Amino acid sequence: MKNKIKTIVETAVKKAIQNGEMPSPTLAEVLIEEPKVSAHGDFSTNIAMTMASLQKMAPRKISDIIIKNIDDPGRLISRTEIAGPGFINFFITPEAWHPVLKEIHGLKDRFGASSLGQGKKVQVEFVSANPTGPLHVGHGRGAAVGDAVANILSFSGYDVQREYYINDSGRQINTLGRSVFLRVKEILGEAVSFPEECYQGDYIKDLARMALETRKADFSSLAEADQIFFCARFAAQSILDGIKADLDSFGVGFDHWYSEQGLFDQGKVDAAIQEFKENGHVYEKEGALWFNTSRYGDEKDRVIVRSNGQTTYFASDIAYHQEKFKRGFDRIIDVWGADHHGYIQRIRAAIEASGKKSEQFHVILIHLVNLVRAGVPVAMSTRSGEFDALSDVINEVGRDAARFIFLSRHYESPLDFDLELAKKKSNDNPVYYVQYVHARIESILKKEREKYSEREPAFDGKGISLLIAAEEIKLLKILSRYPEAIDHAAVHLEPHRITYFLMELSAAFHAFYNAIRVLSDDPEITSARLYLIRAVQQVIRNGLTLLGVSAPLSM
RNA sequence: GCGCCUGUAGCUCAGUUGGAUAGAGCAACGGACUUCUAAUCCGUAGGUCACACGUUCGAGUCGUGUCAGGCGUACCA
Repeated sequence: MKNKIKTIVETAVKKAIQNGEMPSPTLAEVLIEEPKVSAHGDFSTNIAMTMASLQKMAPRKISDIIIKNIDDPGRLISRTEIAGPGFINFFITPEAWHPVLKEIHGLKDRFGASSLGQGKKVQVEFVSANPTGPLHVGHGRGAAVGDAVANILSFSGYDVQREYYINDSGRQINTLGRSVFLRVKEILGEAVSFPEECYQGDYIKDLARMALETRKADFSSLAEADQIFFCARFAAQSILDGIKADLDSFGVGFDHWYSEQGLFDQGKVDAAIQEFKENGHVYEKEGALWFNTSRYGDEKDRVIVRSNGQTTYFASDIAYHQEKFKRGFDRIIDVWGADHHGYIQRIRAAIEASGKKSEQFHVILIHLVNLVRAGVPVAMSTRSGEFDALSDVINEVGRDAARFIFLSRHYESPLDFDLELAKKKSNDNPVYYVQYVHARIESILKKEREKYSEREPAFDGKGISLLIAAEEIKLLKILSRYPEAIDHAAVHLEPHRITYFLMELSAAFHAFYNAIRVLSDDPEITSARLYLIRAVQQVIRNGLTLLGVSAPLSM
């Protein structure tokens, strides 16, 4: 609808210029917006103001000329007015909103899809938690956002791949191995001092028991280094299995799991370093190898090979991001915790030094999640670190509530996750507010099937035109905005826009439900309203699906 | 010190690439179920958009500075 109005205005402007009613032939971009107050119409444009200086005419005069030149063959506009400094307000006829229903019924679960991405290959890398401990709520937020962003981009015409990068190499894995190894020795009755830098959680003791169980026969006969190595491999693998299980129960899947160790095994890290050497991006200082990131806007240069000969995490990340582009992606999206924001500049530097454009790389920073219970912060145990485990939260509040709440804020806003509120089955809890619409509609449809017939409500132009109540028109207006909401969510990579859209649509439906009865003795209006609520149900389901939340048939 | 993020109603937050009178939910107060699910709806009240300048027809939105909070500033990951 918005685009139709835009075309009408553009045509009118061109016509006015042709007629010589406006002196300058230069066109300004036409911006159509939806006024906040309904007294200002369904749409308005500021075109007269933006053209005022160009045309050297008063804005209201320009508005006057444009309105005179408007052609409206589809009879969409019931009236126009000039308001304020020169806005043109458009009031749409009720009938003009009806066709959106046919569109929704025609496209079904593809309603809102677009070709925005033109089939470009995009990779969304998210979660990527180190396999050194279980996922916590912060990872959950990243998982919900990453998954939803991937869904939205895919729905908007991108060719999307979801990837999890496994940090299964380097010091932290050694530390993990040593932590488990020490707990094994404890189990075997040896007195050990457990260092501060080792992983403290109780899950380490569980892993130690399991590790010992698997190698009971010959564990003691191994050399200490081999024992640690075994513990590291065993622990990393079983933690990773746990992470996969958690993600699975959260409904999050990946197309690809990419191993950091694999980068080393295939010589990709060395190759990247070699390439940077040849291209003069690195230099030696104090025995270490430095990458000249400050040339690309970083505050200082960064080490990629330490003086002891070991590569840094940054080195594998350079190789990894080069590899992403080599695999043919046009766009790379990384979802990180906000505490890694200092890392963005140097990765960007690496990408530019590798000959790619920094616009091809985007980082979504997920801000902190504070777990609270009825408003009181949940004390995080420094000892076990397990009180904020994602699996506990999912078990307690359910997957749908957790996902919806994670997506109910902009991800750059800190989130208070209230366990009590998430469990509440009331209007305090937005997820049920939206799901309830879907279930409520299903309940009406069920009633209709039982009471009347098995036939589907058919499209009936005559019946549709009976939908003229304010609550019905309101629903139609919101429904027609859905594709635009998806577009914005895709362009800005912001799933919460869909969450808010669904809340607004749900509010309008509940208001409609309370004001207007769907099933009545009048078959024509009943059919039209069934047609309307099925469309609402479809859009609710579409939106929830993009967010990774289920759409229940009954509640 | 420097960098990034945040600051909007009592609370939690939206605010569509700068638009007209800044919105929603919760909490508060007053109403609505013999009718398709009250997990709902309707109404009332609530604001110096942290602060100050600037850019322009027009600023919650853009720029500069100040204040407050969070995070980051390793040859850690």
